Amino acid sequence: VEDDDEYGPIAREVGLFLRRWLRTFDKRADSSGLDRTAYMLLGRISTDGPARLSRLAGDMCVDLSVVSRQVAALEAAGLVKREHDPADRRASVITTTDLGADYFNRKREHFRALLRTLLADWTPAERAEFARLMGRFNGAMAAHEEGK
Amino acid sequence: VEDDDEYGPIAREVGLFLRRWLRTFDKRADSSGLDRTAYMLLGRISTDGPARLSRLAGDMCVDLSVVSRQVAALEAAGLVKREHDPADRRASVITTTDLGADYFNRKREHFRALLRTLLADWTPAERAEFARLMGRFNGAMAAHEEGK
DNA sequence: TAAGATTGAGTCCTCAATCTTC
DNA sequence: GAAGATTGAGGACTCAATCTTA
Repeated sequence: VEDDDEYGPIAREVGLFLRRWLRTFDKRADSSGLDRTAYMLLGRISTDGPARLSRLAGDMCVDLSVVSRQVAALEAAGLVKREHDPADRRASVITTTDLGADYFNRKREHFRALLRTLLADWTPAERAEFARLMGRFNGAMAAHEEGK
Repeated sequence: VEDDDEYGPIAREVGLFLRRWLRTFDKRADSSGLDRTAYMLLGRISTDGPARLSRLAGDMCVDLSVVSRQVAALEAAGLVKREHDPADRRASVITTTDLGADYFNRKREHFRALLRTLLADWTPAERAEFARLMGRFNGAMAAHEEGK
């Protein structure tokens, strides 16, 4: 029970982090009518390029059904367009429209501004270390999911 | 756009962290019939002692309506008991039962074991630094919420 | 009037079932 | 049969409305 001292704080802070993050960033749809999940999916498509839905689901680490509904919403809003893959008629390839790219860039600025405010008194080394440890944690969880 | 290099990875890793964490730990109810949220609320009551619902909601950083439903579920399962506050007839005070304490201790062991596996190749210094930075991030988000 | 608590409506996610195409 | 994708059911959370008591 000795290393409870080591893992206890991690468990507690992570739990709080999840709930606080969702409360801070997961605000209801803005005037544009789109929410956090739509923004994040649009970001994936904008930065990493077009992809089919199953690929997006894997990259975003969510269920395919979620991506299916999100893409339908983004498509209805005119932010992405869907093109049928001529080589595989089961699949669709999703691409951002110009409107979608503009929308994402505006949203990203608001997001980054909030992040800069929150981490204003951190040193660059701390910010880099936070991203690095977070990345290692993600890698460990991914490996655990594979190995299961 | 220069510090996109600094905040971009943070945004990306945190987004992935949230989704992966939920997939890894937010499994559907086990044989006991209770899920992650019930476990976390029970942990709060077990470790920090009895409290009324509004206090629990504040500590857990979720809406009061969520805690209200969670407490009702835990009470139905016999893991917590509710006592009316004699000094304030609006409020109830929630306490864990012996059954609830046992349940939480068993669950915590499973949780800690998974955490130990995931972070097995981290140094103690890295684990401590991760918890510390996470705590600072939480503090920054809490301050931002207050100041709004 | 404000605080403690409950309930109903709407949204996002997971899981399971289904359909189409490889 | 397996992979890409869609749809329906159920759970958890947010928000708003409501009720009771301080």
